[in-house]
Amino acid sequence: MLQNPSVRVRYAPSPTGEPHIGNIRTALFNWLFARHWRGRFILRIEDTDRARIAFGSLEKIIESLNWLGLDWDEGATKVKNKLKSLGPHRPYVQSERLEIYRRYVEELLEKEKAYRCFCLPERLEKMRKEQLAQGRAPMYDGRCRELIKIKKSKNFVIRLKVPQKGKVEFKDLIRGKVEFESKNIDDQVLLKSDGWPTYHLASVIDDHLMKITHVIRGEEWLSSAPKHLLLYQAFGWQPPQFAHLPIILGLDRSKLSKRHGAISILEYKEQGYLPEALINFMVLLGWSPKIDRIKGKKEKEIFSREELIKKFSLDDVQKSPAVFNAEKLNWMNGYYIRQLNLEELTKKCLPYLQDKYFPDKILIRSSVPIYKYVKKIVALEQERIKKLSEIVELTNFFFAEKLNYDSSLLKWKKMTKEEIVGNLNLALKKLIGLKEKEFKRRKIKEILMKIAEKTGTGELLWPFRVALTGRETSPGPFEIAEALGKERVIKRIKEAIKLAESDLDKLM
RNA sequence: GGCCUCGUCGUCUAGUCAGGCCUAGGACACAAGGUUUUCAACCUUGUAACAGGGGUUCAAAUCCCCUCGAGGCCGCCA
Repeated sequence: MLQNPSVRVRYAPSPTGEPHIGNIRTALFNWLFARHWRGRFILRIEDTDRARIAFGSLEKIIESLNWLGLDWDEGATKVKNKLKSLGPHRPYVQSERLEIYRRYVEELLEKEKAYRCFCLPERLEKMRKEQLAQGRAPMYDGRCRELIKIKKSKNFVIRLKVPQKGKVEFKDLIRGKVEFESKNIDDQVLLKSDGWPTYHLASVIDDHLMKITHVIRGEEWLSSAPKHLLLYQAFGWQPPQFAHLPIILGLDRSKLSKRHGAISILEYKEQGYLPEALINFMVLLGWSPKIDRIKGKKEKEIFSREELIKKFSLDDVQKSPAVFNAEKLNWMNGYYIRQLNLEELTKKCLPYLQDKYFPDKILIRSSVPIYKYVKKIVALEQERIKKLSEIVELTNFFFAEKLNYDSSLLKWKKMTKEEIVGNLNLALKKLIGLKEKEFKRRKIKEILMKIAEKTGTGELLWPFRVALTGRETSPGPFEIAEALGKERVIKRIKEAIKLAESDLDKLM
């Protein structure tokens, strides 16, 4: 594999909520890029907007990354108690680096690349409205640009002095050459009146100090990129390479966001999506591997983590935005579930089952007898579930003491009540004669199929299966019978017979 | 409204940079058939797209121009 240890990338979320597909996909691409080149992946928390910080979201970010296995390689050396639990490398946190940003903004002031602006928010707001009304892009008018006397007021912001002529152009790794005219670039606020830096200032300084080589981020940042380039110029720094990822759209075709129904990554976790499936699905949103395609031949879309690392390249990233549609994710998750070995799947399903069916009992472990029962049940549903959480609903008949279903369900096609009762009785008589040890799917099948030669297959198996499950759809009856065990099977058949007999009208 | 970006099946995409191998390939979804007591899984088949219009060329999904459409940004948010 190619190596380039100098590659350094970062994921820089702000702790304003729980990460969703839109955010975390950026982390994934950065991570894959770093791992592909054997470079470094850095996590940096951008918490410079104190008003928008959401309690607990830092932990949610960490939990999401951990769950997906997107590990980062370095972090701040100073460890504060409250963050000790966050893993081997505590992320960099911007709120701890304020002194750094202030120092650099002084430098900008001295170099006259930035200036203090004393304009009041009210004036700016009014100006924006007027500009908009005139059909112009709202921009700062530069009133404080050349102030000679500095006002005494402490209430000011520091703005970037954007050159009035010329243009800013750069080569985006995904989009190619992109250019902006300086006159269209606003004098961006760098330091807010509360003394905190804006994203633009803090991220440029941090990217420089952290020696970030590739800034891989969402397309929503594309129009800010020239401001960042200008900042690098002002400082006299070498800018990193930029790669602006296509944005992910919701079903309404607007940027995926919490407001537009984006689901938190941790929500996917709870619903029982497997991290590998989610990663596989996400990576295909905006990227597809370069492979030798053979016409008409089916193409593989399932990739292991290692394959992704090996194949990932920014060259193969799509330019156009992708609509997020969960259908394929569901299929993929089902596929990954089917590939799991039974032991793994059982362990993953256990918490869901435990929660619903054994809330009071002690934890079910592989040493407990009931674990064997659960394992048998899980085996029967493996190819049917798309998410782990579905295991609960699908298996309730295994845990129910008494089934509750309508007698008409026992009827296969045009069977009469007598036939149903008769056929179930035939099955009952034969099965009752089986020893506990013989109560295996093969033996049960052998016996029932023999009966079915006379009764008809559907006429026997349908009522039999309904008797055991109370459901219209389920796994095969022989496996179910084995899993339930003789005692329960006999009891349920008897109950079904009773139900059919007691029924006066429905079965006529 | 201004600036920027993007436009291939319903959705994710291959093909576009280096025009012909494209009667445009694959995946999901959908439909039909097979298997089957039901559901699922699996197998086979099918429906379905180069936004539109002009160029350039022997030849255009691919290059150029225009139109249309979609998205992003336009905060002392990130």
